[in-house]
Amino acid sequence: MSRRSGILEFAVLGLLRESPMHGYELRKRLNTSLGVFRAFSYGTLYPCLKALVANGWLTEETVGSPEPASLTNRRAKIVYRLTAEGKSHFEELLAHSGPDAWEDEHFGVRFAFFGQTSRDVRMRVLEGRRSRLEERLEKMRTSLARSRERLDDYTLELQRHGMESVEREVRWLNELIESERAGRDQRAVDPAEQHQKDTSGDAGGLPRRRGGSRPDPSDDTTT
Amino acid sequence: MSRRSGILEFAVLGLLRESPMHGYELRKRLNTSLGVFRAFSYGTLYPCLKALVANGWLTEETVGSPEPASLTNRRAKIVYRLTAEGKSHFEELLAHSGPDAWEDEHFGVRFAFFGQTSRDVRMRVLEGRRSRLEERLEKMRTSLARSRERLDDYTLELQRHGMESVEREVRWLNELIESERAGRDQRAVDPAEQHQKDTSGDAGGLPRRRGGSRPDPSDDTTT
DNA sequence: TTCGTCATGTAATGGGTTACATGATTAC
DNA sequence: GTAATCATGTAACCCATTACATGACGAA
Repeated sequence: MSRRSGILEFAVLGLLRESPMHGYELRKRLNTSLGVFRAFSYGTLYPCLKALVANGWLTEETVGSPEPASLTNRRAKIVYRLTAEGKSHFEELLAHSGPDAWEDEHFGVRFAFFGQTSRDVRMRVLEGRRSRLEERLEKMRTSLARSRERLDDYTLELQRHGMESVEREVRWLNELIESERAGRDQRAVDPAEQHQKDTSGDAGGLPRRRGGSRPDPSDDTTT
Repeated sequence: MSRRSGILEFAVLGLLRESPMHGYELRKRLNTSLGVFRAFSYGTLYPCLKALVANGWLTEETVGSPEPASLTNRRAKIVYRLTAEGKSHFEELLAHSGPDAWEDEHFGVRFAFFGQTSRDVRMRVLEGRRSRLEERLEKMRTSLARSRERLDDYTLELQRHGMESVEREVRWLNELIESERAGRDQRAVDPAEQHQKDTSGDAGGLPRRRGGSRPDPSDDTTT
């Protein structure tokens, strides 16, 4: 019961699949790595974690307080770990490519886990998103044509900018789809097995354009 | 009591300032003219209208059923009209340029009513939005630099695209701010007085670039 | 000693959607 | 006659935020 919106659940399972974590850290990852799109508060995250545990998808393991030999113990951390059922549940979710997968709220998170998604699902999601945007564009165009005369310059400009944004995303999707087609390897990577960065196997078809930004040696791998 | 989120309220008042309307039509305008950003359902709109009437900002006038000479009467329409208090309330809202005015949810609607906003407020809102986006960009850059190594290509690509979108909006704002600066006329237009389209007075400073799209003579002023 | 960050949680509240109920009118 | 669109409304629910409560640790 209480299907906590899917998107948080999905992201949590996905992040925990990479490695066990406690809530606080999880939230930071949610709002940086995946972020940009959505920021969840503790009031949302913690109850969700409890629910996932209740579903048998996570186990919680208290770390810190039980040991009396504690010098470096802050308040007891609760480390969440994905169970086998949790993992297979996440894989089911990953495999779904239904219409909701390419809606605004879901698409971002789905994309963020494309590294663990099979290529055909990736393709369906990308193409679904694209046609979704294209029909939206169509609507915008007709409604604009119909009301152009009675709209003032600012409203028009807003509309124009909005359309341009959508067009831009379509172009982005086109590029992605094309480079997916170019790639041959449809394997989905299990991040738990992928201990060090796999530079050899090209699992997808990303153009890898990575711009400037010097490699910055400041290492804060804060636990 | 029950400040129904501001944004809907604001948009409703703003649209009704242009001309009286009934709920159904109002909603369509909300989701096309202003749309792109947000779509409200009847379950939100109708209760909001009732609340605005209760506040004395609107009057409701039933049209259709009372007349027995009804040939063209659908179900009784309820036409909402802005009261004097409603109008001055809306003008107060228009004049506010606090921090929330340039947050994601609000900015779009605020911009949509820039035609009725004084130039100094327009400037503050645009500049506020720009610096908001710039600080967001800053965060994204640092968090990206910090985690670049452990992120896979798709996550990286998502991040890159996200940043590019924000950068693009900043450039857009730059253009807008510049053309606002170039404009001299800071008058805010009262749409009720502006019966036919004012092509002479340049109330703002928009680059008026309007692209192609043939003038399409299909007139469906459905009312 | 006070501030910032780490760390976990809950209750109240808010803002909105979905699904439903109702019914007239128009276009095919 | 039946589907689509016009037109208004409500109750149940959902998702998430806010504000609060609690408390330890490190650094200034």
